Amino acid sequence: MTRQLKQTEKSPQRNVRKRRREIVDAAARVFAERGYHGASTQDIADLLGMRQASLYYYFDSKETALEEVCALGAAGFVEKAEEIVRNGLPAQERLCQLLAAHIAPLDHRADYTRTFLNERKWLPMESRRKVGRMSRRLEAIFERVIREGIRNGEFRNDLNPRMTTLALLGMMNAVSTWYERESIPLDRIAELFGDLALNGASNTDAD
Amino acid sequence: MTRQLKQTEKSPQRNVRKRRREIVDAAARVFAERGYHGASTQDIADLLGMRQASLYYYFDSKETALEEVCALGAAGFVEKAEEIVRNGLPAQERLCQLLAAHIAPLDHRADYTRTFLNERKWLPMESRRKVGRMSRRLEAIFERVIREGIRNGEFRNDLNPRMTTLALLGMMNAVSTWYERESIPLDRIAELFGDLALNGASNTDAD
DNA sequence: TGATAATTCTATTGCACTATAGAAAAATAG
DNA sequence: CTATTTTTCTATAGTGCAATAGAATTATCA
Repeated sequence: MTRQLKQTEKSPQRNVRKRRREIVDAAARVFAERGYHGASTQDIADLLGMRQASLYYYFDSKETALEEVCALGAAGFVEKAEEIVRNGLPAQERLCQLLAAHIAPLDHRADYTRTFLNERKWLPMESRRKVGRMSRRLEAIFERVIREGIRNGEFRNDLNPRMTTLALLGMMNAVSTWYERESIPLDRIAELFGDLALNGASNTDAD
Repeated sequence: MTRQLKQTEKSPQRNVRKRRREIVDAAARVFAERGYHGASTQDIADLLGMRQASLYYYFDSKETALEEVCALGAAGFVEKAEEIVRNGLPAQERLCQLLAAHIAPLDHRADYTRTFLNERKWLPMESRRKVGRMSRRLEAIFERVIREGIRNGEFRNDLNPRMTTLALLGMMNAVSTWYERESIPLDRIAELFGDLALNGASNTDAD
């Protein structure tokens, strides 16, 4: 009650973090499957074989859990994109890498990604804004690559960078909705979609 | 109780339908804004200035209202697409028309469209299947146009029709998430996205 | 081992929500 | 105007849910 520092500080802290993470994992899965409002804290507890009330030892509220899932779902997204945008490759190549990076998390963190994409709109004001800023940063990265590509002649100069960005992000975000049904690996999707984005569907050979 | 047909059949029936439609409109708006699980029947009633319990004179359940919103949100979608696919124009032109038709409902029925796209997954089994069949028909139409375009040389023969379909539908479906923020008319979006889909971002002029 | 702290449990509160029952009010018809 | 039907209302049952309180259990460590 007074000061129980020293030994009791490190070891339990680590276990708490580990358990917290297990709970967030379960929450991500439940939120991704049933939606935030459709999921109950009981669902999360069931998945872990623990009691509903026990969750509150680790989380203040269901909303807090959503915040954590979304934060983890968003983590690395922008960082990875900023890394790609600085790699000095041609704009075409960088754009393809951005597309690939955008769906890569679906491989090992699909629940987080889906929750982030579909449920972040239910976040409370403050964290929703934070997430919104991240989205805008990502969009800005896409737009920047597109503008650079236009400037150096790699891309058509009649492209609308904003609309192109929204088109490509929409295309990639949708992957989370069907890629578990369609048996096709993510890198193949990235390849096909990158090709489509760069070259379009039209045949330029003949005619 | 026995048979009160004749006069009492037509006039009230019509008013019931009208009121039902007003309620479905309100439901569509509320579902689109807060999601099916996040919306309450009270929210719907508030929008109409009526009591929550009065809704049940017109609907058996909240779920029934969702079914109706989704049905109306889906209506005309496939029909319009089938009409386009039969119009004998070049595949490129037909594809662009399909893209334009896909976002057209956002103009006058955004609430229905958004509910259909985002909330249909909460429909009960049966109606979810019905909606699923419609989606598959629409995808088949896209794929068919793409295959025809490949066959007659309008499209590249290394296109994957399935993946191209999913890419384009994803791109168009995403429009509903941002088009109210971005001040750009739908026909302009259709134009830009059609161009991107056909020709890609790359510059084929120089180099 | 015995004390202390960490974790999970049982039990419950209080609220929001869907849906039903039946009365009241409004509209319509004879 | 009265009777009948249609529509909306009040009141409430019943359920599920998030969250809290505090006891019981388990782990940690001297």
